[in-house]
Amino acid sequence: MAASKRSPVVNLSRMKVACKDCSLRELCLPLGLTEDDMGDLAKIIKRTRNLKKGDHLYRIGEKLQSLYAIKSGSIKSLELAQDGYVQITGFHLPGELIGVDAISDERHPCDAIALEPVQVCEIPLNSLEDLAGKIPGLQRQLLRIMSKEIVKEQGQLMMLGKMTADARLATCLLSLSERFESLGLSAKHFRLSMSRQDLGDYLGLALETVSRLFSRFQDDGMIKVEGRQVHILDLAALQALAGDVQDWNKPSSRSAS
Amino acid sequence: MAASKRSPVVNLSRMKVACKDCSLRELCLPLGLTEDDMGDLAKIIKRTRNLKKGDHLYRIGEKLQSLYAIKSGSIKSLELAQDGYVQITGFHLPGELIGVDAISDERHPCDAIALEPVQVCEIPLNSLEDLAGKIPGLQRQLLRIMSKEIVKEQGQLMMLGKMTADARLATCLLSLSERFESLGLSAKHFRLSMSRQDLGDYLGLALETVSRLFSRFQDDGMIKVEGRQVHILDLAALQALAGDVQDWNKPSSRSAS
DNA sequence: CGTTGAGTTGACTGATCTCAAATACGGTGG
DNA sequence: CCACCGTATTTGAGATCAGTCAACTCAACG
Repeated sequence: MAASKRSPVVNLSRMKVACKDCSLRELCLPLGLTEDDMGDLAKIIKRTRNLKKGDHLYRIGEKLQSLYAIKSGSIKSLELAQDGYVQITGFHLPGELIGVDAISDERHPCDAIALEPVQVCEIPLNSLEDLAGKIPGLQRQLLRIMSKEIVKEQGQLMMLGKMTADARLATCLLSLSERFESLGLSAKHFRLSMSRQDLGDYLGLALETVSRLFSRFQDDGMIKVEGRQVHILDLAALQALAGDVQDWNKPSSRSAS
Repeated sequence: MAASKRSPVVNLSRMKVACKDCSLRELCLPLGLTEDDMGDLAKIIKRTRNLKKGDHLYRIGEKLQSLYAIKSGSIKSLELAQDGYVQITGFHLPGELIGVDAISDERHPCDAIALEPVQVCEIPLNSLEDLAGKIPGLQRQLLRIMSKEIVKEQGQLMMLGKMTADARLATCLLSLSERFESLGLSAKHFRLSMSRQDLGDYLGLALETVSRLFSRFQDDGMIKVEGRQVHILDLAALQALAGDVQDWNKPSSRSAS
């Protein structure tokens, strides 16, 4: 159902194969690549793969063949504890590269499941590594992407280790808002592709707690909730709840000791 | 006091500069490198840097200059929330590479502080990247290391998101035990370099909770605690508590779907 | 129009935190 | 080598945030 009213970003992506024509090019492996480099990159990329909601992109334990760049839709990565508990380690949106965590032992350490209809570009790892050996910019970009993934997870650790339930949800909503915005979608109004259960499994909370928080946030006038549709009404309040941290990514400089 | 009775691994490390002679070589950037490669690698590595307990290896926000390979001692990485809360994102032992999380935006996203006297090799990132462009094995190794870091943090997410307090501590103790063992130290008897507070900040628990758990584990006969000295008495019980997960790293194979 | 899964809401429970106090330890100066 | 001080650790008691169990609503679907 969602497929029919996707944003332009998503519609575009269906027909393009070459990276240099892809509207997401700057997001997958951006910067430092020349037109020629992009051409080489495009050559190693296999055809688009389509997933329905609930389909696995890969399963835990499977041998790593390729990394995937998400062209449209969203994906959750999750780990299963032996006792059946689920921990979602990330939600992945268009323009993001998924599967890098499998490089270390050449097996996927988690499941990746489509939250809605998804299109991905398949990038054989061997070819990518070969190419990275020839194109310094690509090599650096790969390292950057993985480093960023590490930083993102560190933030997640802070969230799970120290933040209250409401701060967690506020942080999560703000993060999604920013990411939607950088995809050219509305930062104030969006549709969540994940269930309350998924959010709970991501935030380390019970689904009932997530549901209650949505209700409370709405009662407090911070957001408007209609099922999975979310309107952000009071950004500042959300940021305050999330514990708006100054961030080192911003252009402003600083050094220490 | 600890410095005087360090293991051979640690004593060795003081006098070596060249990687191929370093007893930790297999741990820092192992595998797939020829003798010549090792020589090239050694050339770019700067002199050892020594830290006292409590010293910063780097601070949050500082510009990334180098990665560091730990030769001896241990280091904690931590993030600070605006409200003063601390989340320790990792404990780093000899043979580990630290600082890779700073590659993405060329600034360190966290503080790194010595938990005891520490020796590190400084590896200028630019030189390392250049070298990785020439040595495919090194490039792959870098990607592997970063990927492993991501996987490690995913496990940490599971811990913080879903595990009970006792499972968290058990998991942490087992992890340290394994890592000590792979350094050639005893897996059953070791000294923690971090305080109860540090453990709490790592595990997402109050220090009092950590302390109580140590007492309880001891009462249950699983471990013997003398301050920071820990003896593991009942490995199986600890593993059971930690929710001993079958792991995909082991040689045994499997595929799915 | 019944069945099913997602989401909401309420009542109660409990694991973990917070506050507080006692004790042990590590390091320092005499 | 010993006394002393500040910090780390242990332990207790009460408070609380979030989890669990359960009932109910709603929308989608056949």
